[in-house]
Amino acid sequence: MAPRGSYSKGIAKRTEILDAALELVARVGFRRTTVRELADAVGLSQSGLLHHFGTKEQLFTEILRYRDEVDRRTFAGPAGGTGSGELPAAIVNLVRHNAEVPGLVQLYSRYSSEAADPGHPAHDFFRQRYEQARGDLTETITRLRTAGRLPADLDGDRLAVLVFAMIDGLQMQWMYDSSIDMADHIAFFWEMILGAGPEPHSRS
Amino acid sequence: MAPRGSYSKGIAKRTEILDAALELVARVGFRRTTVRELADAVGLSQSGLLHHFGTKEQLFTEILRYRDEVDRRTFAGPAGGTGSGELPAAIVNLVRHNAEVPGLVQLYSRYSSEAADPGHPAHDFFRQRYEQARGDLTETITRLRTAGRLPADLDGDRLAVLVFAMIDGLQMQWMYDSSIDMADHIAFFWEMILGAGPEPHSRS
DNA sequence: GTCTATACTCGGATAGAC
DNA sequence: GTCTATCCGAGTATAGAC
Repeated sequence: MAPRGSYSKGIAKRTEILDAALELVARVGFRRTTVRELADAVGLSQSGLLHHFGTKEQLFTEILRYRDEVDRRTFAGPAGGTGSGELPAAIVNLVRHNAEVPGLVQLYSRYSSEAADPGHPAHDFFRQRYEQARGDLTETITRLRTAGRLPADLDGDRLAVLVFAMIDGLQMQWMYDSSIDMADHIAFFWEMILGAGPEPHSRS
Repeated sequence: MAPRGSYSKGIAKRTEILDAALELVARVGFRRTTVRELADAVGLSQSGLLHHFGTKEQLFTEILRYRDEVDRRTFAGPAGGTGSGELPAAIVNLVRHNAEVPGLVQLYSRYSSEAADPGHPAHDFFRQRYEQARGDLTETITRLRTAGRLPADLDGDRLAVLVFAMIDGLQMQWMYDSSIDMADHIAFFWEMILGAGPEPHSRS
């Protein structure tokens, strides 16, 4: 169970690569995100990098998976939500953060639309990701409904679909017009639905 | 003004190509939509096809522009709306139609995320397209508000952004799970906002 | 206008030395 | 584990004949 020897070293290197990849992509965008460029950025040759991940598709899938993991730690934990773990506010915070890392938004957008093809190696990753995200949100909506903060007859499944659709779609428009404030629009949506919205700011 | 001679023939050929392209893409998806495949489908060689459009990017941009044109004729005209030209219902009908042409949805999704890079030849096309669409919808929202069907203090600009975000985002989730009924979710959204929704069915 | 043929570029994969 | 070197395929663009 406890990683040791060359095994733990492999894991460490992998994480180091993924960290560097996140930083690079966030800065330079998807355009320059080829295996070669990524290899250069982490100080490896192309084949040296691919040694750790196999194929380009696997590498990029891991980058996105790792990003989710980091984001989850940051925004779903005690520092991210409103303290009571309210998902709506956590989502607004996450979206606000995304506006700071345009390259990652681009990568996510491009890769998710490419992987929409059922034959794509990352297809299952995204399918499961959406399923999980919707499931989690539906659960939270049920909680809010029970607490009387949402209409009793509201369809939680449908609402969950809409929320994630909005996040993806806002990113698209934002990439074409960065003056669009994504977090602001999400908050606006919650206001329309909830009446009085949750407080989106958890710090400052 | 009246096209004649080789000029009108060129236009006719162009339209013929675009019609065939729409049909092909709708059927086989983006995966097989390379310049060569497209050329085969319309009975031309690759260079014969590119003769009419210049580059691959210009060709695909024209395909999407032509698609918009066809859709506008179909869904913004007297047969598409509710008769009173209500945009919300027209949108629901358009989205319902999109579910019938998965290949075109895939093409649109992939191409719009690729062109999000400011250096992409189709970047301006999509930027203007979003701007125009939002402008049109904002106008309609103002009309609805004046007619008392929307709250007087509703922010039309923000709502317009959200509606198109939802359309794009729903397509994404639908590509990963075709059991998601896009039109149904759009109608659900209007219901939450409008209270009683407009009738989405204009025929049948 | 359209064809055939070819050249060129890019990017991912692989072999084998160290 | 990492490198260098090579290969290979996909896909676009172009040259030149008809």
